[in-house]
Amino acid sequence: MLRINRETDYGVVILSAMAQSPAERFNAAQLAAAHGLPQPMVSKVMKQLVHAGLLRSFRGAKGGYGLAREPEAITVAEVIEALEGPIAFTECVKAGRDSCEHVDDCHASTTWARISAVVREALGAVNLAEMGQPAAASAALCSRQQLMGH
Amino acid sequence: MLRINRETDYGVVILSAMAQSPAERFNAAQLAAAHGLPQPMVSKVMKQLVHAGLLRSFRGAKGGYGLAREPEAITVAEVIEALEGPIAFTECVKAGRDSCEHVDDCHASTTWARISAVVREALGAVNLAEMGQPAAASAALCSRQQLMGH
DNA sequence: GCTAATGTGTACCATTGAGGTACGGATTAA
DNA sequence: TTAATCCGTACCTCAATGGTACACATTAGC
Repeated sequence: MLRINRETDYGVVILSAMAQSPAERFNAAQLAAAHGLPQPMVSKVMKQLVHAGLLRSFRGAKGGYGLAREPEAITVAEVIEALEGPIAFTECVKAGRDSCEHVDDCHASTTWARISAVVREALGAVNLAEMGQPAAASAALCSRQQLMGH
Repeated sequence: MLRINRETDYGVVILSAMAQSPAERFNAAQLAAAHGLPQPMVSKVMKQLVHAGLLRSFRGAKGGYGLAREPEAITVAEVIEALEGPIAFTECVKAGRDSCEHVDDCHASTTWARISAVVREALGAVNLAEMGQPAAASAALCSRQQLMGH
């Protein structure tokens, strides 16, 4: 079904919510309650996002998480890549030529790479600020230029 | 990692190969051998593709499979949908509004639907004939118009 | 008709990964 | 010092993926 996994879904929802008040600091329990998610799950996701440099964490009492950049500067593609690795439709696109014995006579792998790039680009066109505003997201998806080719 | 599953991968490879000789009739064993795939797996995939109307099957001795349409008229999106269901990044996009208790205060679902549609469109722009020819596929991906919006 | 070659359907199994939980330790504000 | 919070690791459970097996239906060719 070509689905993102649940962690990624949670991550996007949480980050979009945080993007509404970019300056505020949020803790895991608070976010979990606000979105009806299991608290440990939220912590797990947040940790990965910190690791990827999308969030900053503040430890200790009155600690929490804050966006590492402006919401406009964080794209959906980055969130997905932070939570589930590179955007690649097939194993061989991700792992490179050596991963599959059939690369040489496989006519599909190159095209999969192109397709993956196009999708990556579409996901890179939508940022967190737009995520919560369908109209803005549509505009971003429409106006993006076709950078593919060569 | 946003990957298609293995069955889908096999399906695309097999169909692309068949698209090279659109008139020919192929049997499962022959295709399995040609691409180094397990024969039962190939049968499984073929069956689904017949069911989806992308292949025609001929039973009995000298039977086999043939493309149900011109290779140019079968898109990668159709193959994916035949083998793994609708192209939808999140559960709620696939199952509709009622599937998730948070739809009303979830700002992300609408945007996910738009993104899914864009990806669906990109996958729909590449057909089987192009799949084996990266240059043609790139051209198709580039030249497609942005139909989104409204 | 008989037989061999083929697709069809169903059922089954093993392994992996997703999703979720638990807990102890490190860090810091007050 | 204490309580709040993040961090790391390890663990568990269940469903889906990937793959297999086999009996049955269909048909070409003899």
